[in-house]
Amino acid sequence: MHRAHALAGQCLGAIAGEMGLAVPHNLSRHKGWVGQLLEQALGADAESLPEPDFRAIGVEMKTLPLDHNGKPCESTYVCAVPLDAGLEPSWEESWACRKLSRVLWLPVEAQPEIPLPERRIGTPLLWSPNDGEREALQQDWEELGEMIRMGELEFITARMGNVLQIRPKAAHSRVRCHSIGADGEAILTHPRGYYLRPAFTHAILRRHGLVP
Amino acid sequence: MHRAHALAGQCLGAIAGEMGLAVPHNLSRHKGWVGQLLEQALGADAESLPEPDFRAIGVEMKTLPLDHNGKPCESTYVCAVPLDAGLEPSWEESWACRKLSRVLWLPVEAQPEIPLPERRIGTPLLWSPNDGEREALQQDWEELGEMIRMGELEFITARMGNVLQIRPKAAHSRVRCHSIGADGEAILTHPRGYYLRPAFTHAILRRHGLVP
DNA sequence: GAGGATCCATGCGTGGATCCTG
DNA sequence: CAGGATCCACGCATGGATCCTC
Repeated sequence: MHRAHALAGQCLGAIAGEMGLAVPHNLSRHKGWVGQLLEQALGADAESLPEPDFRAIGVEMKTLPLDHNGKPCESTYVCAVPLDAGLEPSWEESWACRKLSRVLWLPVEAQPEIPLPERRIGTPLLWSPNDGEREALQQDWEELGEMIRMGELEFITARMGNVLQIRPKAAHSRVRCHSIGADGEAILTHPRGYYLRPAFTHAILRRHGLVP
Repeated sequence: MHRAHALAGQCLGAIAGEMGLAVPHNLSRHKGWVGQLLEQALGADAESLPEPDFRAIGVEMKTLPLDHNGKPCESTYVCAVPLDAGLEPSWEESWACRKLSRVLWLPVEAQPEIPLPERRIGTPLLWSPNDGEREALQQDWEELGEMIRMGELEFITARMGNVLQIRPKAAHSRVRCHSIGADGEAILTHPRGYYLRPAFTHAILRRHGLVP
């Protein structure tokens, strides 16, 4: 948290410069660049491993791109939706729950009109879900999981879920993975991920007084 | 086979040249180059996939580096040794057996004193194991598999097996993978592969009159 | 001579996310 | 606006094998 607070107010160009890294011209071909820069700046030790970013303290770091009103302008990827194995037994044991149990949010300016190097980091927030947030997440997770168990995966759209949604997550739409159909047969489908809706992350920031 | 016979007598430099590929100075940093060149030259369609090289006809292609006497100077990699899952039920259903059921052998000159571009391809051989070969393979496979089932994986050395042996197969010796120990507990061990001894592949070539 | 160690290519999955139309 | 599509990095596994010391 000390290191995270030290980043607050700094702009991406300055941070990258101190680390000897070049800033890409835009994010369209480097969508994960900001997240990877800040993970490295904070000394995350599990980059690209299926582990919390900061292993010893069980903390996930996530950037939160904010628009001019301080509202997250994108959803937040949580984890892949497990489609093959028998489904996860409970919310508490789910991959999504574990990912979201302790998150270090790093707000980052994301107005398109601000050049990437000049975008600033906001006040960091080490967050765990409160009771209401946990209930909302769990309810969405259970409803979506029930559909998957019923073999209704193909009918799930991003419109479902109040705070947690399921959307495609792949290099492109031709990618397929194995899953289980309604009759228990093997089927090919699109890889999907769980995402937090912007309204949900916005509410988190508001609850902690970090944005209007 | 028509295409394979057309390669016989040609040297690697000519084949690479026709394909517009550069010949590396030596193989030490390009150990698989000859195999990949010839797969491409023959139109294999499953490069780097866990499938037979020629999917439609179920054929594996393998180069066989020969010394000045026409004896294979290296062992032949077959497949990875499955260490995690429950072991394979039978030789007939094993990965190794399926890999070896139809192999297109391409002998290649491998004397170090011949520059890589000048090394020639020999007569191709489309081979399936005869009864004796099958029995020898199966016996080794069953003995090695029994040791793995007994949790004696760490005691297996490359000295075991008359025709089929188990040796390390990894980027380097620090690589570890998950396996099952003697008491059924999860352990970390080195990834290993099945290999055919040179004496075995030598006998195949001799049986078909391709080498002295 | 051969057992143990190593090297490159490529597909796939996870982890980091944002892009881009209707 | 946001659902569906897409982009890069990297670890790991498989597939192609040969290297390099005892």
